[in-house]
Amino acid sequence: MPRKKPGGFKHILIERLMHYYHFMGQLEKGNTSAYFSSRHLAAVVDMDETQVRKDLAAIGVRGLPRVGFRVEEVQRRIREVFGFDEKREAVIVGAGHLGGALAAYSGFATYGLAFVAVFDGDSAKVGTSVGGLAVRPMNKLKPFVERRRIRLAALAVPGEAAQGVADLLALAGIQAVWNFAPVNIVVPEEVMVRHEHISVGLAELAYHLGSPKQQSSKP
Amino acid sequence: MPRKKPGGFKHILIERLMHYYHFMGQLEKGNTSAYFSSRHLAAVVDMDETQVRKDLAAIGVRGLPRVGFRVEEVQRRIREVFGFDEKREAVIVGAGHLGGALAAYSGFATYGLAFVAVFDGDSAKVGTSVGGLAVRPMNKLKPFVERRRIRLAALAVPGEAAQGVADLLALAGIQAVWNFAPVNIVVPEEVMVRHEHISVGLAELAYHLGSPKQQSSKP
DNA sequence: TAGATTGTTAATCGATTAACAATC
DNA sequence: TAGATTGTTAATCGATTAACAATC
Repeated sequence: MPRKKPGGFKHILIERLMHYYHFMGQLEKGNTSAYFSSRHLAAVVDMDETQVRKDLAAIGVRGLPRVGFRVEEVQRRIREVFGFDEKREAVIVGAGHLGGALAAYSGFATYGLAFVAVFDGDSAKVGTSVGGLAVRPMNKLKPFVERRRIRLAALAVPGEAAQGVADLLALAGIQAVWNFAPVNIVVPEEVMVRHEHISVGLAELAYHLGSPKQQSSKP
Repeated sequence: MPRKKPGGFKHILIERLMHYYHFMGQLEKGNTSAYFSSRHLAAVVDMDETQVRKDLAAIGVRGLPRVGFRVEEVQRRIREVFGFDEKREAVIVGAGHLGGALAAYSGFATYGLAFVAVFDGDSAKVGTSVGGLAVRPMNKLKPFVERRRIRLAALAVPGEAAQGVADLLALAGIQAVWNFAPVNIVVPEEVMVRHEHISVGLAELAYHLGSPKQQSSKP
């Protein structure tokens, strides 16, 4: 997974920025003109304060000595970096439970994402509605994506079907695939894939819980 | 998020092991007596071959000079480390779209996980069925968890409700919370939380896609 | 056997943390 | 002003990669 990026932000920085972003929402409830010190935020997110300053410097946010960083400015800059205030349309492939959950979840709007269509290969599902979106047949995918200039697709089909659909998505001109299928997919070089490996989270929990029999946790 | 672990496996190692595990499934289809070299696997997962050897050594797998590592042995050992062959029961709180998707997904069985109950605070949902599981009222959570000695709970409620439910889970004696709600929750020291931050994946994709207007990607 | 591949030590690289002068 | 907090350089730490003797 750790592929060398020549420039741009590192995966880990993006993750940390999002971490700050989420905690800052809770930080100074409502009071957007509030300031916070790197030490304060670092304590909240359990990290080093220098790290916080470095990360904020990386996205071009300047703090004020003796005062700190302005909540509003940091939030705005993070939203800007990730384009959360822009409107990005995307499609879902797979009208099953997960596809439905994605379609129904209203929280994506906060991040500038709007799912505008659901596609499914099962003709029995075509015409039904999931999360307020009509399910369309797969042969409408390419024309739809081209017409609306859609660049992002969420892949929410069973593992067996994932690679085939990924091929179709690439063919349709999709530039980024958000892969929720529990398998690795291969795509052309120019297409980026983000694989949400749910089993990694499970492995983490399972490991730290230890055996179901024993009640104690790992050293 | 990066909290110091005194001992045990690092988060990053767990992630890499799961990565190997997934690719090994595709590696030598069916032929479990097959061997692979660290170089071979490293090429497939786009990593350094020494890294692969180190990681496998870390979980106590030995390779054979000139031959490599046995697919079957590595897979078995990884399953052992994470307890995938044991039976672990868990509950879901939240009978919405996501809770339903989790309940319906049959793939967890491969990892030794079985969701055995769904709870929801909405009395209108109680008594209905999601993913083949009856939805139960929240006041049954504690007795159920205690009786079945359940240690893991998936939290699939709206953000506003997450902290309240997390408190109930801690009270019920849950030891690990798999948090799918889009907010950070605070829990007692002894409870571990794995937060599946979906917005991190979205941020990553959004960043690399760049602005919706421009067609080119970041440097 | 000869040679490919391991296990492991040593070297490198990058990321984290400490320190501190600049500054408001 | 005095002092808290920044920005940034230097030091440390850990993780990745290279090298190579051991080995089957």
